[in-house]
Amino acid sequence: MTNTTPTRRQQLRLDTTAEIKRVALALLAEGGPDAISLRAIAREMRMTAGALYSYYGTRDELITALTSDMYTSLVDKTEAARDAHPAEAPAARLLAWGEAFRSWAVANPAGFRLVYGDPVRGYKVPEVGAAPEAASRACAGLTGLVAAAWPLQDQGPQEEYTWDDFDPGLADLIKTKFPDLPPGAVALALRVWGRMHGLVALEVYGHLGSQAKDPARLYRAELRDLARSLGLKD
Amino acid sequence: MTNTTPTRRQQLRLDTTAEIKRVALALLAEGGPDAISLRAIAREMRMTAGALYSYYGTRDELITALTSDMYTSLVDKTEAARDAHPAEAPAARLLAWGEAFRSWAVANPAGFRLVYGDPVRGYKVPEVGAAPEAASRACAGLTGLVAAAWPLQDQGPQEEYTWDDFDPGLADLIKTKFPDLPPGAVALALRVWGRMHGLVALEVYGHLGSQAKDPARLYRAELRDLARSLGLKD
DNA sequence: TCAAATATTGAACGCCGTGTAGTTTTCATA
DNA sequence: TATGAAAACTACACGGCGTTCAATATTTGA
Repeated sequence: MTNTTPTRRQQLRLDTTAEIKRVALALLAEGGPDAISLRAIAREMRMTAGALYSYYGTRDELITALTSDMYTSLVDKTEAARDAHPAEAPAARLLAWGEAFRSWAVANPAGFRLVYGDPVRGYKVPEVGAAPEAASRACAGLTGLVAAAWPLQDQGPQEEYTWDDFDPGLADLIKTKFPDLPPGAVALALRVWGRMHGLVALEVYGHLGSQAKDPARLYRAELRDLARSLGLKD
Repeated sequence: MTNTTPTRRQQLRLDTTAEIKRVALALLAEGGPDAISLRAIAREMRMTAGALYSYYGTRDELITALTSDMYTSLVDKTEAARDAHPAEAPAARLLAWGEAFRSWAVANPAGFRLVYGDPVRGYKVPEVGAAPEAASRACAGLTGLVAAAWPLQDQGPQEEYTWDDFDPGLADLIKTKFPDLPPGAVALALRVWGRMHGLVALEVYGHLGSQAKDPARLYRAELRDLARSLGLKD
């Protein structure tokens, strides 16, 4: 209830909570998702596995927290890369976003799996929380990129979309952020998302690297083609 | 060594081996990837877990076998769908391939995860095996689709690719199957693969369904756009 | 029929997540 | 400063997991 500085006890608790995540991330990076076990974390911290239960109600809860962190870190990276280019260069912003997406994924394959894979059995994306927030940011960011290209859009015969075709929360977010954008732009943004996701997912899961020597080059070509097909000239 | 009909004992062994896979697939379909446990399979078959070790050297070996089966089943489906259309309708063949890909994935999400994602906790993808064969078939199939569009290709300034840019096995396969195709077509095929993969992966892992009400429609639009961008008219 | 080959068991080992009961530590207040 | 409650932590138990291995049961061929 109080907004004062945390007591020593609260501070220690926060520190320990953070350390658990830090250790879990280290285990994740070094041994893959399966290396995250409460017992391993406890061992590393010279605690008992049971003691962790006063910080996270369950292992899945911890992994959810990790996933949120990862997602936020990813979105931070992509948005920063995008915003390094001015609004007058929408193509560069799109390419930067995509390249940052892939770079992050390649640098943090385990994190990518946490976010876009299926880390926890029976884990349902919670209604509220940091992960959905990051997902919304990602979606909105992509829609922004598409919005910059929307006036130039000529994707053949336009399909007709309604706001009802999308999640209400997402629809509201887009409507407030981009009042002039029709719902079809959201559909296009989701497709763009898929297009950026595809090659990266294949690569992270080892299906691309065994076929092509330079996945980065393929991805760059795909991004350029995407920008071109959106009507953005570089 | 002998090519005669198997002895009764050999037959039983084959039957049991097949039954193990069948039970594992049932568990997979019904309880998700984590439901595949040797103990559960053994329980279902009224055996001991240890007894399974005379059929599969390890749990991962069994999962590898399952993955191969799944991959083969997927490729069978896509090729059949594609071949339902004549060579004179390359656009239809491409669309059919893609739609079959998504249909299979949506119908067998667990199988899709086995093949393209995080299969089972603790499972490490082996370096070589039967799965690569299915992967080659898939790649070759896609390259065939791209080959049909290659003469029409005008993807802006052509990038220069060498056969060295790809896995030697894949390169050889393509060179014998499509002697006139330049290596750049393989790069395009891989990109097409990624494009078809992206939305499906997002959907199977639940990231798309929470945002859009009708992922199938999005995917169809993406496929049409893909065909269009390849120069294929429907 | 009998011995060799094969199939299966059952118990063990060391992991794991998860509870619970009891013990130690910390800290605000009397 | 002493005290009692809250918080942190340990110890242990339970069941599940993959895996190994000696012992046993079953089938097979001679």
